[in-house]
Amino acid sequence: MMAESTRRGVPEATVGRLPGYLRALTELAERGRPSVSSDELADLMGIRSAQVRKDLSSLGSYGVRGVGYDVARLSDQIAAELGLSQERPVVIVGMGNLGRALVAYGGLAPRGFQVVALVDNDPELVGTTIEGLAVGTFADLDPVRTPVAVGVVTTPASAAQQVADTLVGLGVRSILNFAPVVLRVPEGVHVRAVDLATELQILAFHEHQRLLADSRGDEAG
Amino acid sequence: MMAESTRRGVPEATVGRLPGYLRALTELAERGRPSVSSDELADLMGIRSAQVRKDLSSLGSYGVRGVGYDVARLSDQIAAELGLSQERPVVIVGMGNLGRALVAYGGLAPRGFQVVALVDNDPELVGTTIEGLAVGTFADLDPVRTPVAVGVVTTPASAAQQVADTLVGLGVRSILNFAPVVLRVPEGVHVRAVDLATELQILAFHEHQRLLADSRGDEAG
DNA sequence: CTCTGTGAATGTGTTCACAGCG
DNA sequence: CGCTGTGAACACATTCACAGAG
Repeated sequence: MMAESTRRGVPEATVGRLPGYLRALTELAERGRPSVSSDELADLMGIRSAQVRKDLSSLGSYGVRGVGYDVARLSDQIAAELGLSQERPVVIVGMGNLGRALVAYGGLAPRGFQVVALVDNDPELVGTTIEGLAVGTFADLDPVRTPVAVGVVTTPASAAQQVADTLVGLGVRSILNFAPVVLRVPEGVHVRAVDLATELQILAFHEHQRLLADSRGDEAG
Repeated sequence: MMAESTRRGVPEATVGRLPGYLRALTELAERGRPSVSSDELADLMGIRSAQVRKDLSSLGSYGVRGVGYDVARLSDQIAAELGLSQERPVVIVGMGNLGRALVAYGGLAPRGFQVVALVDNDPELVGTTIEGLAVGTFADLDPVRTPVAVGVVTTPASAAQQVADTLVGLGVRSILNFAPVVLRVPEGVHVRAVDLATELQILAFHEHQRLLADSRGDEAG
């Protein structure tokens, strides 16, 4: 039956899939599905069922043998693991096109993230309003009055490190970085990087390999 | 000295870092640095030097012992490996905020990607111009006249699968998906997914863990 | 008889540590 | 010497395959 013992240490690879499970489970719940098998979840996620079972068992979750997982229960369990019970205040720094797109993106609020501040250093932008939120400077951000859990960096690369330093100074320990630079942060601060050009280049690599393989096949065949 | 033999099979994890190396090397080249050591590259990338050496040796690249890697040579080598010698035509589907932000993003052209078409199904948008490019429908896309290497999906989740199917039908074999769904594509088509909410949830997980650790530390201490 | 949970096997990635080139 | 290149050790992740719960 397994006790409270196994409970610590969800593998990082599993953590990376938890949001995906949550998404799938939310959809299933909306369709009124009471339970789901590892096979079906695997199919929805594009992975194998053994992976699903390993992942979920690492949460200490209980499925029911012969039946599957209770959709609502598993949803709650994953949400709890991700710490989504509390609202997480987000500040977005850099109100260019991307920053504005993220503010307008509707997917945050329903997942427990609330954009509480917009920051830019362009005097033309400061004081304007985007999607009902005023754009300010860092000086307007009082860490006590406006606690921030996550900082999103959408500035040009040249400004990103300084912005990260400021965020860290404000007590932010999670940063999502869209600028194409490696941010240096103190131990204990988490950074995740998202970079369009990187992603495209990885895709380009695989295209290129296919081309090489094809042309070699032509010659051989 | 090693011949043309080792040349095949760059590990996927290494591929994921190649764009980063390229970025670092480009900066070094701009500063006029002729060569660089694995230690310094590692520092720029936020990884360990052994990793750098393993990665670069898997390309069959030659460093010079006692000196380091020739910046220009290594740059060329990585660019070649990524297949960046040829321009890759990109189509962006979904001209919402994110789609527009990507069109306006300046980081593509200098890295060998050219946005050749913008697609949306909103009649209000079709015919308008964004950053000098006309917005059309899929019907306007002739795969012969406008070959497309990479499709970028920035539509709502509900439309993404259908868009992916259409892209695949047009011969696209690389898709960058910003919609929060798992795309089903035939064997041989590569999909990379970027999802803001997923990234934030992963950050939230680590925040949550720290909190648990802290409170457990408090009780214990 | 179905589907979970999990040890064991395999595969992949990272790090160590050092031989050996320049 | 200083630095690369790489086997060997280790760590992590995935997959297999099956015992056993319901």
